[in-house]
Amino acid sequence: MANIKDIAKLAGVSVTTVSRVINGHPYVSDDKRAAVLRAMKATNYERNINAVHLIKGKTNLIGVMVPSIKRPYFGLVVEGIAEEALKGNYKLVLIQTNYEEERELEALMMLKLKQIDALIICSKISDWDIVEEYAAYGPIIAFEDARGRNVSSIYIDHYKSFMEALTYLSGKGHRKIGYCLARKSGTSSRQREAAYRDFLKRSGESFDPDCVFYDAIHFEDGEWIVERLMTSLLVTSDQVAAGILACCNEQNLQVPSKLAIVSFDNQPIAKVLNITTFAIPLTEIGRDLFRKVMTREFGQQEIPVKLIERLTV
Amino acid sequence: MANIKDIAKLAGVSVTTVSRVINGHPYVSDDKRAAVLRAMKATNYERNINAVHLIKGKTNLIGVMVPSIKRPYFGLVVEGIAEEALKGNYKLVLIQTNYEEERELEALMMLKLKQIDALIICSKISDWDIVEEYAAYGPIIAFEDARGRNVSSIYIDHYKSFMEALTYLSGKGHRKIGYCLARKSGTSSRQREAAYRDFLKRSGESFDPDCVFYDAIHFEDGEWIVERLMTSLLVTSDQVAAGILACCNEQNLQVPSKLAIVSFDNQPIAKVLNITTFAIPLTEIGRDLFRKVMTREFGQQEIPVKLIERLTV
DNA sequence: CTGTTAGCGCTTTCAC
DNA sequence: GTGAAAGCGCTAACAG
Repeated sequence: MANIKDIAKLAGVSVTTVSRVINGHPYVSDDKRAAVLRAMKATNYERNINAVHLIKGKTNLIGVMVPSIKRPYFGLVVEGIAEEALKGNYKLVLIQTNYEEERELEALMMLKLKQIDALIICSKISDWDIVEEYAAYGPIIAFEDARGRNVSSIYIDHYKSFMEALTYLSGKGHRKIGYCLARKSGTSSRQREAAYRDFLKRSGESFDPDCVFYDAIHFEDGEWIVERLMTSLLVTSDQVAAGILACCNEQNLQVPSKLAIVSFDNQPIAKVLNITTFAIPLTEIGRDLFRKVMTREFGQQEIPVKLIERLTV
Repeated sequence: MANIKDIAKLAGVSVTTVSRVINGHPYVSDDKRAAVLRAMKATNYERNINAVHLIKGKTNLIGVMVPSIKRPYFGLVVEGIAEEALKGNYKLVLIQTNYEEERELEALMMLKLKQIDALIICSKISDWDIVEEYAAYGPIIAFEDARGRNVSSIYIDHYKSFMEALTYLSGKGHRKIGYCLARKSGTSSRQREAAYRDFLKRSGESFDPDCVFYDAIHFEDGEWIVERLMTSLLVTSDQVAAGILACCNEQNLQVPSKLAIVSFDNQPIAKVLNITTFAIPLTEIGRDLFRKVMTREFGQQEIPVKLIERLTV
């Protein structure tokens, strides 16, 4: 494969001149430019991008840390990131972590090694201390509440949203409210649990561990959740809510009279199934994440969540 | 940021020696190795991966061309690719094409520029001629029928599968069979249409354009499909089938007596909703794609599709 | 306008 | 065991 020197020789000019025409610099005479272009065409020349990366110290690659790409939730976020990346001529490096710290560290490491120019954390398990440490090596942004931390973020105040949902449900006369979380640990789960406990305390009720459902992630998880009878359910994903609804249909369990459901995200499936849900503009957030991490400005930005009342409450 | 020269100086050795300890080569005395390690620790040294890429001519990055990552179908395939990539210490570069030729060309270009070591095409719109041209620059594999082409592939014979589904449906006594496709063009759509027309011809019926539904991709697309009354439906995605089913429930349209549904993929949602579907092991295919492209061996491999009989026929 | 030249940071012969 | 030195392919002062 021809390199810049070959082209220079073939065109009878210096490598500088070749470099200039490659990069569209001015001050190259038309005939030399033509000669270079001809030589490039003749040899099917393509410049070695890795050499460019080396000398420039950047790669036009943005890392995206994501637990599992098959979850529609993250699919929507990454979709937004990808849309925006396209415009800026950036490519995405997908790091699927499965919430393993070791994988997350790899993503952070890529930033340190300058293999990626910036890192977008869609969700993580590692401690903020670690993320902060790596933030020294390049821009990092997280889609997770990083208030009080030295890391930029676009976040949802899950305490506030959960409290709002709980209040809404109870205002509609529902008691024995159960809730589903995708996982036990993590910032958002902690915030939600706190909201739930505070809500209970306020209304003088005691906490019942049977009301909490962990690892509720996919549509199919609706199945085992319905088994445990609640009168209302707070679900952190429309996918799961849809699965629950499907099972209710099967079992002729009336919604919302026997079981009320509120969920989060407002994914398309929630619209079709008329699920009452809190809208979270995931794809738009993806776009924002990309734009914001590229500016390299530090900052925390809260995304408000908006109740969409439909037929499940 | 310290480089290899700094480490060499600090440790009082040559860069060669430093390089040796970095890469775990033998023939380095214990004390020198210790000195180097100490210097690396002291300076928080990390080698510049781009320099390595330049000299080695490879990047440990694998390109993944995908139309839209938010579609669960592709999410599942990419999940499999990511799992396997992890084991081989490869990272994925996601190129979301939205079926635009220009984007697809960019992905192909990355291979030519050696920014990625190999390319996995999950689905494409570009002509095979173009793909074949770029196959000269590095390993390419496609999850699309490439028989007769100079590109490796793992594929599903959509003609065969569609014919099987049609035969099954008609064997169950269904007439006026409609079918949904994700898009109008593309190898698989062409194969399916051909099967449908051949099937019609064989049973002496004529083709009715009203029986074809294009752009049926997401759950929510089920809505407008139900509007046009069929007695049975061949759906190329469980997501859409689920959406159709949801609308049938809403409208009290009995399935399968009033409308029979067969779909493809056997995604988890199909199991929960008891949808009769043809199983396609998407995640496993993802893993295979990765493994196969890494071997660099040319070959076409058909993935058989298996009918899972449930309650929608 | 054009070319010379000094790197970017690392790997790898090759000779000692 | 060790190190000098020659690149990998490209960019960007700098000098003309």
